[in-house]
Amino acid sequence: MVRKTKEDAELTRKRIINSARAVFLSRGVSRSTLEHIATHAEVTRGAVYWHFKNKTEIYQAIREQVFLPLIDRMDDSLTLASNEDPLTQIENSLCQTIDDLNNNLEMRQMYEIMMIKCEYVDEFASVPQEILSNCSSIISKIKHVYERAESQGILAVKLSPIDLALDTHLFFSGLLHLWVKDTDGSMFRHQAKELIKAHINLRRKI
Amino acid sequence: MVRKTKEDAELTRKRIINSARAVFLSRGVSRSTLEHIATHAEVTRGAVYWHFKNKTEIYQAIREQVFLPLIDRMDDSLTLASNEDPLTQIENSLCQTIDDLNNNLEMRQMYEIMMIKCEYVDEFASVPQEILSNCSSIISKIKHVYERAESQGILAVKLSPIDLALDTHLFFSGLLHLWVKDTDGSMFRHQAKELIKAHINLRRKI
DNA sequence: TTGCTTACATACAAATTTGTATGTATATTA
DNA sequence: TAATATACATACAAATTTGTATGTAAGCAA
Repeated sequence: MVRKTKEDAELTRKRIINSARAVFLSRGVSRSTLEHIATHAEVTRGAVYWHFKNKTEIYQAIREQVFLPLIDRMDDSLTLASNEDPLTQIENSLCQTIDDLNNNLEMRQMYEIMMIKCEYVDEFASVPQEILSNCSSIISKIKHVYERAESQGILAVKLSPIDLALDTHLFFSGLLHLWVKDTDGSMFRHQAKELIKAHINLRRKI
Repeated sequence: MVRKTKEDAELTRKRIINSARAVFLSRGVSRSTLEHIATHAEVTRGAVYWHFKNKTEIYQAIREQVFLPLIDRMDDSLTLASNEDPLTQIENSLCQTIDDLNNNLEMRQMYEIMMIKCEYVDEFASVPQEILSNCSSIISKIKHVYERAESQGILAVKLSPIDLALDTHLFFSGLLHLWVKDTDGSMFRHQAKELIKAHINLRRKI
């Protein structure tokens, strides 16, 4: 009973991707076998090899499915005009990411895999550099928003927009890392948005 | 030519540990074989198995060798009385860690392994929880220093000490993660201390 | 409806990796 | 100085994992 229709094939491809995310999450990328993934997806390794060249290609597929849209959204929320004041715009953009993490299982799993279930060597060695380069663009976008805040005179502090942007991005990077590790939510997840608000209020006049 | 003296044996044990750190760093923990480690240390797997039960035990040995002293030192620099003002004390404590990373190869390697060369599953699944618990104690120590700063009236901002401490810790966590990834130093390593100073100056009156 | 291609399943061979068992020469100790 | 324990090296067996090769039934185009 083989040879499914094209729609069926696309379904099994998605089942394989979803299974891979679950398997990566529970066993780590390195210890995950194509056999594990296939079993979880209720297919054989043959099916996996038909859709993907190897484990690396599956990982890339997962990453693109979740990560690229996220970066776009973060870009938009910082770049697009808004009727909020600039500081609130930064706050909302960060809070939006936290909301996404809470609401989107796939995104949550992918973040956990990327942060504590993957070793960045060999074919993954370039990922940290890519992350750094994403940082650059995000920091520069935050900087622009801080520049608008400065020109509107709503900043209570004397740091330059670039220093404020760097500080905010480092804060948020740390928050995301600890958010992911805080799986039971008792330390950071339950107060993530309050931490963001406090961080922004720190620089708001009055 | 076997059966070395006790001192010789201790030397080979240390050679194995140092080799393991180098191998973990270049191949990731999961893909590192006891054969890789043994070859790098110029011994056989027999020697490795004599000194350690398995790869996990080697990892633990590396971790304790580097990580525990660091936590102690960070604790001390925040707890012990100082003739600096509280904000400078926090600044110095964070800068000291950056100095340590720059000067201590073993510490630098271990941080890189822990952050981007290790998958926290199975026998390592409890490590993120341990990290979180370390966070708690560090945050509470930073909070105490901020309380002293507040009572001395040198704070320019209206956040509570606990919120300031959380913000500082998240900032520093993010900085460490990006410091590690920034291997060529162009983005964060070269200005890490300036970022710390900016972060502290943000809360300093005048 | 024939023929070709798709979407897999099954089978096989090779390479890795692990743990353990065993050998052995030399420190160390009594 | 004899006995014993140490600090390894070597050898072996078993289990995993990978890629590929081959089989096959059903969809699809002509």
